[in-house]
Amino acid sequence: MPRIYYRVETYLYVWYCSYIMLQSHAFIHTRREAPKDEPSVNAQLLARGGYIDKLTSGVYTLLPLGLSVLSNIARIIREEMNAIGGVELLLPALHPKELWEETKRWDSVDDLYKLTDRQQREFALGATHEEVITDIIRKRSFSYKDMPFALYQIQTKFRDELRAKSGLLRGREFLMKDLYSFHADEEDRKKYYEKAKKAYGKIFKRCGLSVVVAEAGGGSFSKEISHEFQTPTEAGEDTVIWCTKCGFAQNTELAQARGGEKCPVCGNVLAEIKSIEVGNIFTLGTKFSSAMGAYFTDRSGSDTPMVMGCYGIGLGRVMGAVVETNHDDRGIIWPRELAPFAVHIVPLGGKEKKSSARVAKAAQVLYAECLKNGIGVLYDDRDASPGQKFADADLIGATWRMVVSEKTLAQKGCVEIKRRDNTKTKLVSIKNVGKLL
RNA sequence: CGGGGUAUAGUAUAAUGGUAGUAUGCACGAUUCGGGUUCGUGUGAUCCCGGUUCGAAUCCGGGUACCCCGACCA
Repeated sequence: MPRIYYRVETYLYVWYCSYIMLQSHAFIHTRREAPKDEPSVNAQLLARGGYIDKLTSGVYTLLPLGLSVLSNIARIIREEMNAIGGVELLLPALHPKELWEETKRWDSVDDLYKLTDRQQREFALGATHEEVITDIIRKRSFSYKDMPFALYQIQTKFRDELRAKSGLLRGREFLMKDLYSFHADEEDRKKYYEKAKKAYGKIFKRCGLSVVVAEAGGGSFSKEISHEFQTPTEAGEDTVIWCTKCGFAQNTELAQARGGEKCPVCGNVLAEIKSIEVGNIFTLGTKFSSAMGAYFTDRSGSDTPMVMGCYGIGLGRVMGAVVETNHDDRGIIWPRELAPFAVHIVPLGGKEKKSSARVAKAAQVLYAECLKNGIGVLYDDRDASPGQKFADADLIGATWRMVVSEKTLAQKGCVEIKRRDNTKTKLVSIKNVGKLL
């Protein structure tokens, strides 16, 4: 096997397209056993697959594979947020105390990380960004003609959780997409709210998550109903009642009825399920705009506080929820759009046989074929046994596994392809692989 | 913060108060090549501080970290 050829290829392509990778250079370190301090399925499989590494309780490194999946989630979110007119920006994580005092939240938000600098100035690490975004708005002038608009970011949130747990499901530091919408009146805000709700539905569908849209209380912001996007799974720490017939759902804090009772909408029997809250949307009303002075000039020329909405998705939590609901005993089964690689090429054969040279050559052609078609590929160039390669492929969970071996080549120069979520294998000629995908 | 548990090589685990062992990983040499091949060699550990003892991974005290249940989660 012309190893030097691979190295050159690695550097050439990796610099330009990070999604094309030789496994020996991809910093993928799988492990046979789960760390003993990770009881949750998502953390175990992600750690074993080489996706994450725990630094301390509730704080995780996203290793290259993990970053790849997270970037895919971020890409989907960006596309759907842009589609409803969201404009991306990036707010600071370090917030001055004064800002949080304006809304009286410096003392009332319990999980705010607070710190003091060398000049005794006090700061918070952003647990949420209503104050910061509203500050930006109030410093600028807006006409009713500018309304509505929506800004979002994907940023690290810090929350001093009393108890972090369940791997990526409840961390102290995590990435969140938060979108804030600004409206001239409540009616417009409601219209946008429904748009956002639909966009959220698309996002979770593309992420391979089934969600129940549950009504919830408005929390400290509002008396109005908010909505939580809940992924049903035993691994969840929330409980919702859910009507499988009409779709009505409420979290149990809000719900009058319980599981087994009748749906207040259609009369069907309600289910009570455990779930993970992967996203939520709620109104802010004029709470922040009034408190901080975020106004626009209405038609009559008078200053009017903007009506605001807020829409959040925890990206790490989405990733954890996907693993909780998409795996088997061998590893993660990524939904197509989230997989770090579409194709995992697995050549089989010893390194110094004539046959294995043929295998390597065919695998390279397959690799090139994938590149040509813009397909993200992981190429297992390691000198490892078939069993080890298969085990790692299952653990990593790329969408397609493509095995090249003497056996497959004997069948008219074919490769064996198999989807990670399926046990069936199929022989396909290398030329047709690009077309097939 | 209340309650419970755990802490030994990179990882997972053994060890009556008396030589810290095994597997895996990693390195080297062979071997094998469709489900974590096999063999050999090497590498590498008792969370921290103190106490008891001739002697502590082991017993005691105090820390620290991690996990679980609860409270918290706008």
